Amino acid sequence: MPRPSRWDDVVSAAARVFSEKGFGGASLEDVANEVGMLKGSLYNYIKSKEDLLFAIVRPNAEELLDRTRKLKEADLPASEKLRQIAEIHFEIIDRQLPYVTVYVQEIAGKGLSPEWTAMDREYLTLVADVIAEGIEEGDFAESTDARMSARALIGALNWATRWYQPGGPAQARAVAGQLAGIFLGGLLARRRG
Amino acid sequence: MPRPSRWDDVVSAAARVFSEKGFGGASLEDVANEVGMLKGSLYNYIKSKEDLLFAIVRPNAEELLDRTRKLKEADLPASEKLRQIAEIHFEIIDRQLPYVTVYVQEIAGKGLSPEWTAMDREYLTLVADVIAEGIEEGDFAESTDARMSARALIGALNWATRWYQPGGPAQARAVAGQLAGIFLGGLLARRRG
Amino acid sequence: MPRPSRWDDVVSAAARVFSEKGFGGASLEDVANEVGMLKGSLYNYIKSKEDLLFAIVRPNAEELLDRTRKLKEADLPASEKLRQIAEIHFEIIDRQLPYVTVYVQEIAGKGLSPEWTAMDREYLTLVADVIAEGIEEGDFAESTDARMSARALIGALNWATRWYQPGGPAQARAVAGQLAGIFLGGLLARRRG
Amino acid sequence: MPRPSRWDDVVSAAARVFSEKGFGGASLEDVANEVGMLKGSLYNYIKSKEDLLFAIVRPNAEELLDRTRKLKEADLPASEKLRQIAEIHFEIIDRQLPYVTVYVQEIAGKGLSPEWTAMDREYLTLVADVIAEGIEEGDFAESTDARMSARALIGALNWATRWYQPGGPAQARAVAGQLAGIFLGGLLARRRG
DNA sequence: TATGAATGAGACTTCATTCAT
DNA sequence: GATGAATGAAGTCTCATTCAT
Repeated sequence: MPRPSRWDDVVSAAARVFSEKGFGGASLEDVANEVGMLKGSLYNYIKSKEDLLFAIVRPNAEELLDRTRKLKEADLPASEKLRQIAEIHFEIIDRQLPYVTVYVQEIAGKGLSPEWTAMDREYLTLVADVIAEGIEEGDFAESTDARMSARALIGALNWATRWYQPGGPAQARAVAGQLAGIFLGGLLARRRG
Repeated sequence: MPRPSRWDDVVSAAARVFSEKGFGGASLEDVANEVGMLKGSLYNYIKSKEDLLFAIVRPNAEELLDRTRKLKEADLPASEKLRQIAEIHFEIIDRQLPYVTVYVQEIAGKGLSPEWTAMDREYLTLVADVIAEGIEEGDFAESTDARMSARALIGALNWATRWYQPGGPAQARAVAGQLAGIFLGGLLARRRG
Repeated sequence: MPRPSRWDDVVSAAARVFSEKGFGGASLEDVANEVGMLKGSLYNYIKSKEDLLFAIVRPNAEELLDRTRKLKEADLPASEKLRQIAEIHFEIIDRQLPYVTVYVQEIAGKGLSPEWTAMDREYLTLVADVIAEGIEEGDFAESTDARMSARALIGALNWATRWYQPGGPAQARAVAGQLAGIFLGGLLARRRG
Repeated sequence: MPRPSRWDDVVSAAARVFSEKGFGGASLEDVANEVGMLKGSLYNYIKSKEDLLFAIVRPNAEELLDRTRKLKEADLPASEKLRQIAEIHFEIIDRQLPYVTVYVQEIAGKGLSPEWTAMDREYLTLVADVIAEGIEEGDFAESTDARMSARALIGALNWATRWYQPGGPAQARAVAGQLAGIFLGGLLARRRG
């Protein structure tokens, strides 16, 4: 799919603009200004505003899904997989905050279209499966509700788009580690554990 | 302040409409239709569309803050307080889902105005303080980052607006209990703990 | 024509409001606020917004016309009549500035309705007749164009609504005297005249 | 600054419409109809309705000011300058009646913004200065109040927007001459003067 | 590819007016 | 007489989209 030369400019400008003003609050003129062209010219690149929204979000959503799919198949203990789920999620947030913000704000969990519903569901299932593995393997407590735990984790990760400020891979990994730690170990002190 | 008679109708209709279509995506005509009046008539009740947004959200936000403030002062162990934080949050989500959805989607963590920034910050601080108490009292692990843990918990709770389906107080309490359990005990099995 | 008790309040409030914001720029709610009642209540006094405009303006326009009619019939030299025309005009401006402002701004010379066109024309004719008298009597220069001179004088007087600040009868008389002096004697110095 | 192609159409249509119906009484739809486009399309040319008002009026106001400024500096007797002030004013009225009507009706002497207040004041001062010159040079009577005379003259000239019907430069000059004559010589016959 | 202009629908908001109480 | 509420039309302005150049 050979894209016109300034395709990337358009998409990244739109990501910035949509993440700042929201999809509904931003106009295509805002986007065009950010790229440095007139709004009419945008239609050389897109077919509609919604198109642009999906174009922003799809590559990152697919990357997240791909990497998580592979991780699930990896030969690692569930707790390590969970840690890496957080790391992948945060690595993308750190590197692509505007894109992810748009995804979280406008699409995730909203059932906009079958395609996105399916993506949401797959990601939820992947995370829940990892947790279920952990339970089966005896690493995670038997009483754990895998699906709800997955939702809690995903919520905590997505919510980071409202407070996290990108600081590079190392920082992203650190924060992800802390969050994973909370979900794995809980807040309670382990007395003589 | 005595409100005109259909004030409550207006607010609840707006909450439903905004939570379904989003604040930006919903028109005042949508709201008016839901109440059963003409869009011009809405202006007997509100001064602007934004006004209506805040009117929807403020009472619930204040209830959450009030109850959490009181809880913080209560004479209970931190772990019990944390559990009740989740219960309060979920009780309001269960009872007022459209309102909370609007709040989470349109306001929380967005820094729209000093007033809302302050509310967000106070809630975060309240939750973080409870966690800090738990650390001081030795109930929670020393290594815990109170502020980040609070953010994780709040994110997990707010994210529920995208998946939770109200089912009455008992269900709300059950779900809250499970989430609190995850944050307190973690996913890991406690061997001989 | 027995008027309801607060008729005068309504009219004077409207005069103030219309003269500040203009007829088009002012809303009946503005007027109602100024009186201290609700806008619906105004309709106990008026039949329409335009009604109110005319009610504001008519008594003063009639007073001006009446007094000028009588003056024209008086047994005085034309130059003295001209002086008194200015005095009457300014006395009303001084005493009723908001009303006159509304008249000048919204009605005078605009041909809104036959009634007002007739009033405008009568006033113009009265002033022009006085000037014509002066020409006939040899007091005013033969070359004078009575109608145009009348228009110049009326313009200068009406324009005062944009700069004059009421200061009581004495001041009004003084200013009127100066303006009349300009129209009578002109600016040129009378060398050995 | 290269203007879009139909900029002049828009401005002249707006001038016509505003001068007929008043700024407040005219809608942008009226203007758009007059140009032959849809009301939304106007916003390719203007940023707001007020913008359009100022765009109509500014060039003419500036022309009047510029020419009057230069005139003041000219090496002519004050009486001749005064005559030319009237001629300039009337030449613009004759050529641009709708524009000037809008200015007189909506802006002059109303203190809408510092910019217009300053323009009004400068014009008043220019005229008053010319009169003051005449007094100093002994051409005008010592008793003359320069500022008030200027106001009278400006009022008489502006008022012409309510009665003058354009008839070309020659007629404009003739009318201006008569008005100037009134202000210079006064109405009184000069007996053996 | 980019531009400038136009379109047309629809948004928020105002407001004169009416009316039951 | 006054009130609170509703009406419905109209107004200003925005914006996704189209299209000739």
